[in-house]
Amino acid sequence: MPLKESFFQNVYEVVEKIPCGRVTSYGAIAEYLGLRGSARMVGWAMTASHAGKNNVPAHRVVNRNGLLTGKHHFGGPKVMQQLLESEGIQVKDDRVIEFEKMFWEPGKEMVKW
DNA sequence: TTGCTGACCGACG
DNA sequence: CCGTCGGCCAGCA
Repeated sequence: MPLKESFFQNVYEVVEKIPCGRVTSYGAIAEYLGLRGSARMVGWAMTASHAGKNNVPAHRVVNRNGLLTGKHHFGGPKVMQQLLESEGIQVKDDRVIEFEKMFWEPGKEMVKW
């Protein structure tokens, strides 16, 4: 198994593993990937992911404040919120309600091989 | 190679 | 509270 893919591929896999009804932050993913201070790369990877065909639930990824910063990149400012609400995540004022409780750390609930 | 950009984050004033 | 700056790394002209 290739451990070193393009860093987007790595991001995609992590994001796809986000459980339903959970959210995570760019910084958390970045840190998990070892990019710690470079959360920008994660967001950039998200942009690339939405551009092409993908099953990456980028709507489950928000910024550190739980704000839906990338909502405009879903083709509409309301798309992201609807997607989140569709999964049971309440969103108010572009922010995830009880974000702390919905927060999911990459690898935390993953099974150790 | 250089320079610019980016869905971020943290620090500073 | 708000604006600004630096850092971080990858892609592209």
